[in-house]
Amino acid sequence: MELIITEKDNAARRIADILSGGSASSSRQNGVNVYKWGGKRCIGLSGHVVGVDFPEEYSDWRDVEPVELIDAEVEKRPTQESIVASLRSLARQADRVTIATDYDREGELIGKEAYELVREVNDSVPIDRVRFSSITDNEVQNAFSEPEELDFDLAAAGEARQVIDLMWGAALTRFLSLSARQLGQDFISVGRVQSPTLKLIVDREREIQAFDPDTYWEIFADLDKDGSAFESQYFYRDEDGNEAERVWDEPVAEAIYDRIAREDGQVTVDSVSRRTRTDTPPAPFDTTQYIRAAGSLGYSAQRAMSIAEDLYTAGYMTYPRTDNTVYPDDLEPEDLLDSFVGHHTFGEDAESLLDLDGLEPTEGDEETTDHPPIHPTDELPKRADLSEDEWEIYELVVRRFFATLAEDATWEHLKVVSELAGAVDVELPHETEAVTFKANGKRLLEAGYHDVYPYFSTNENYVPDVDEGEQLSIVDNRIEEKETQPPRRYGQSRLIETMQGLGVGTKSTRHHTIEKLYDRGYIENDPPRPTQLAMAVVEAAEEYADRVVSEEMTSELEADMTAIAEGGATLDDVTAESREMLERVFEDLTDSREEIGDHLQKSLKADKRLGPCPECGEDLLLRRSRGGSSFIGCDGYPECEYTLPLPSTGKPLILEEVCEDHGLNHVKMLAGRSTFVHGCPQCKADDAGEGPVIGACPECGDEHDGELVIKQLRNGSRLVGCNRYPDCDYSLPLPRRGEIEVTDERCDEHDLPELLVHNDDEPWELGCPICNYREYQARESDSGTDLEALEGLGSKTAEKLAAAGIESIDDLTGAPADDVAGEVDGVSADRIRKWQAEA
DNA sequence: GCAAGGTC
Repeated sequence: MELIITEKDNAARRIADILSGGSASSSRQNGVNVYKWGGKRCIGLSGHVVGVDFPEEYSDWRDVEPVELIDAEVEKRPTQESIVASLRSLARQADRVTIATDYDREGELIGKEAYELVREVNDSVPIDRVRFSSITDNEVQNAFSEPEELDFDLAAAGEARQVIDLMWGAALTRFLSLSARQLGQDFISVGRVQSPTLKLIVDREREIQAFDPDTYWEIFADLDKDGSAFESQYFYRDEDGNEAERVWDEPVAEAIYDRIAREDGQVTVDSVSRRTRTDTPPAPFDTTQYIRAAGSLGYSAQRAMSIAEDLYTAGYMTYPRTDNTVYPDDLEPEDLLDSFVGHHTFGEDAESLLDLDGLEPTEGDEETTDHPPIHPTDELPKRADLSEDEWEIYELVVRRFFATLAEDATWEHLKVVSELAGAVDVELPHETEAVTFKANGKRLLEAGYHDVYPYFSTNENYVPDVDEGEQLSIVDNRIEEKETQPPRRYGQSRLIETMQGLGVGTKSTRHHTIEKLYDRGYIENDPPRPTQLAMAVVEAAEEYADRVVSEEMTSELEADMTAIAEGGATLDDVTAESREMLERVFEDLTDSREEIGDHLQKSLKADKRLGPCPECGEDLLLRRSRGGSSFIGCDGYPECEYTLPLPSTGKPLILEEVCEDHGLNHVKMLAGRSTFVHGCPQCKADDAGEGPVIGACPECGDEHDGELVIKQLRNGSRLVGCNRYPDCDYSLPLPRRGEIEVTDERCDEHDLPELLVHNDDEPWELGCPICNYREYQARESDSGTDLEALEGLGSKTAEKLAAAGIESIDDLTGAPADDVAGEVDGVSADRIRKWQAEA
């Protein structure tokens, strides 16, 4: 039997299809797809199925000095048990193995990992390697007809990266975390990619903080041409002869303005220049440019990638992780366009492109061998198959593909320069004696690719045709005082573009790195803003381990990897040198442990500080309860027990705005689409407490006149409860989210008002709180869908399970995990095993 | 509980 190993299931399926001429059948073993035809089997890995780590005895952070990790050995261990098990069992029976992982460095390493797993169980089987730059009939057939050898040097280059990243990352992360006593979930991380990325953000923030604005003035005159006005701006030539509009000196600006405003002035048109500019269509999408385009539609980098992955898995577009910006030779644009002809949304545009004489797609600068640029496939989704967001992204990808085949756009630029007529008696910021104005107009002559790709602005700016020497009157004028602005913070997509430019991270990881910085408490908000902790981590690293916050660590590593791949260096040379560097870092670091730890701890506290405690004057801090919910507590605890509640939805973010009454920072609750500003937590707490009486307490109303009120608890949750609490503890639950409105309608049965909940935009009727609670109890008692309580089992997975008839925990645990996985599409046996254990 | 790189 011949065994073919690919990097992912999707590639396995397509390669099996090509090699078998469509006759391959698939079966599931251990929850892993195996494709089978003739005497062949094809299995897809899931990227790396083994990972590097230190031996077990290094795993307790407190028992091991971080510096010891530098010389610790590095082991490889399977991380995807069921795939490794399937691979081993197939490898035992194989008399020939072909490795067909992606054609890039990491693919070579993944291939070598597969090679070693095969060798563990079968020491004689011949193992080949095939390389192809796209999964098409021709390329794949050719590659398999001339198999090559695995490139162990190239794989070793990747292994060097793994060892160095682990050694530096783990040793420094543990050092900083231990120094600040931040163990458990709140550790302080450092790494070759995340730290230089963080430094980009921190450096920008430093520039913003150090920025000292300058004031300047801009002067405008509206000129009349045949009854309609167009705007013209005062300008002059600076010392370098460049056009400048900003006047930096107030008296000068005022003088110029006064001169213009003094009487109903006239200007003489000095020059009219016209030029046409071609505006070429954009290059095909690589991951970064795709993220940027999706970003301008309002998608975060993470969200954009997640939607792209779903569309790829569904077969509607190509692989979303690519650096390639040149379509491969085998892509036939006409054929692909043909599949859009007749489509309700894209048909007309596809036809208009097919009508052009000859289609010459645009190209970017980067041409790689692993995947094509992102483009739609010839399988078109029905609109109803996609969510709104998915459709919007799909349309973007289709239209970008169209744009790369479309024609240039043409703009006409018109520049009119005019001079104030009459004597000039004011001081000008330049030598010449005229007060000059310019107006820049632009008009889209040929829309070209903009017709099929409406995502770029095609705003025109109207400036009329005028003749040189023509006199125009000034119909209005303005002087505007402005300030120079600090540089802008990086948005997520700018950050990813900058990382790509520096060669930091990869197409598959850059968006994860940014997400990681959020998770570690280094950045907040969007565009991301660094926390005090981030500032302190970058400062500490700059002082003691400059290498790890510098993008040069990556470029030097790249050079070393190239040397290993080309045989000029060995893995041992490169890692040994890196070990020595890290040892020198630790020589300085160890003496400063306390100082670094103190600084980190102070910064951590500063990130959580809201203002003074009204009871004892210490700091009020953002805290987390053991259950994971947030509240505000006093730094003086346990002497001072003052607390304030926070809403239970979302993650709190401390805003810069400070409450005038209480001196506390305002708080915003981040919860995706239902994000809202909570405001000053003290004001909120004062306003909250007990709401209006809504009726008599059914428990003690007759006897003690107990009344039901709506209460807000300190932990942010709400309920309907008796005002005689704690003597009477009658209570009814209320939803955690949304504003509650008490309506005038009353329930006949319980004599309580009907409640309305305002959530996002649509209010929903909760009704009488007692009826509501009864219904809830009834639903709970006969509902079998308890699956979503399981860790990591969301509604999408529940749908997949339900499709296979698994609707409750009992169904899920009713059969061995492998059998269950065999019946369910897209859920691995490993995940099912985990849930079974949890249940 | 550490990194970064694959992939889901």
